[in-house]
Amino acid sequence: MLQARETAIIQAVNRLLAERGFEAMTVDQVAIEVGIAKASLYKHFPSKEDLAAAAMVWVMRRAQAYLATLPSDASPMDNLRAVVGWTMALKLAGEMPSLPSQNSSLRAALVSNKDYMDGLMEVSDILGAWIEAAQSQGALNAKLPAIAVLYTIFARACDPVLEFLKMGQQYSDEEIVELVLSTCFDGLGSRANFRQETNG
Amino acid sequence: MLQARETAIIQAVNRLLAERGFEAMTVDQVAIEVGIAKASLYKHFPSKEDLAAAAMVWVMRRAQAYLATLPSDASPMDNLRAVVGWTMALKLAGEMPSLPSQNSSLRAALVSNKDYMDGLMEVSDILGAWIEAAQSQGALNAKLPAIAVLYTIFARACDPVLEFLKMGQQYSDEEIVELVLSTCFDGLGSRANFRQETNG
DNA sequence: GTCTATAGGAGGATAGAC
DNA sequence: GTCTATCCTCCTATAGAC
Repeated sequence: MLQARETAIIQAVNRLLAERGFEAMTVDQVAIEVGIAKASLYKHFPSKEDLAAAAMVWVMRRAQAYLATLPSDASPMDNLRAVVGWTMALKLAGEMPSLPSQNSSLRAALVSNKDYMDGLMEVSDILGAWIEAAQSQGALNAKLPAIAVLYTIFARACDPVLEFLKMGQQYSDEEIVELVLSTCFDGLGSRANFRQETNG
Repeated sequence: MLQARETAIIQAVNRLLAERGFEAMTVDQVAIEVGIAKASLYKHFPSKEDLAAAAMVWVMRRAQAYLATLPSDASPMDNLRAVVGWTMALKLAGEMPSLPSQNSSLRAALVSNKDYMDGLMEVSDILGAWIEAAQSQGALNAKLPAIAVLYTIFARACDPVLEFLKMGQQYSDEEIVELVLSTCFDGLGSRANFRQETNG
């Protein structure tokens, strides 16, 4: 029961973080959304920062769980595309908290949160391994530093392009994911002037 | 004199918007940074939203001015690259205000701000024309909707990848711009399997 | 652990003198 | 148009009963 309630709280926080960001989210809104008194929230989480951090940890755990479902015998490149697509779908569904701004009190709370940092490290390690494998296979541009690729992949999870295209109501969520995946991995530039060399 | 003071105010706002975002920026901080009393600020701008909107209009005007300096006989693709590089440099210099979140009061203020919307429309028209020209020339992927390309270009101006790479202190600002420009236009994927066809 | 009620403080905005 | 001083609302957090 306690577990279920905390899950409900975290999901409400998650939604509000995605919609309004940490600074604009108020604890009152969370309490109303969950349907309990604000004081009760503080029995579960000692501060607004901890509340938000718990939501970020929750998302991180979901990401770890998703990574675990990806076939280890698939090509690293396919797995990377799958992960990026998954995070985009999460963002389009309004379940991806937006990044805290540079000087936010939430950032300080996150870097001193062991669960969050551990999750971040594990996800980074897995993605980093895939990136280097994909680069050595020639599927990813080997001239890009792996760290830049990693950051780019993380950044796509909060790309405002998704939100803009969704607002236009011209494309379905699936089409939006496809479009942004394409610009992410293939770039805006044309490959019309390039001809694929067959590998056989 | 009044003009100079308002410019100073706007630049302070700009910096704080870039560093902390609209919600976390306080009018007190602006006043301290400019070196005047808070009440004096309100003689120049009627509200925090107007203050921020003025800063956004300022950036938009700088963008328009920059666009005007680009040679009209250059290739559309070169101009697009130049614009994206310019916005990235602005962001790295801490002079690019971060996007207001979906439900921010700043968004409402912006959409009802004629100066801002006019500037946005003009910039969009110029970029849109270049995009379509570059697509018909085969320099930009013609399969991407022009609107998606436009949004992507706007979004690169607030890409957190820039900030992440800067924090790592491993690359110079110029190198960071080059890296992200490359991922933006060429994608993360390798073009090693592609061979450029000569056009002659 | 849930509630009502409230403390405490930050921050947007204004009053009014100069 | 600049200042000091103040208002007032909103928000985080807590007190204390049940």
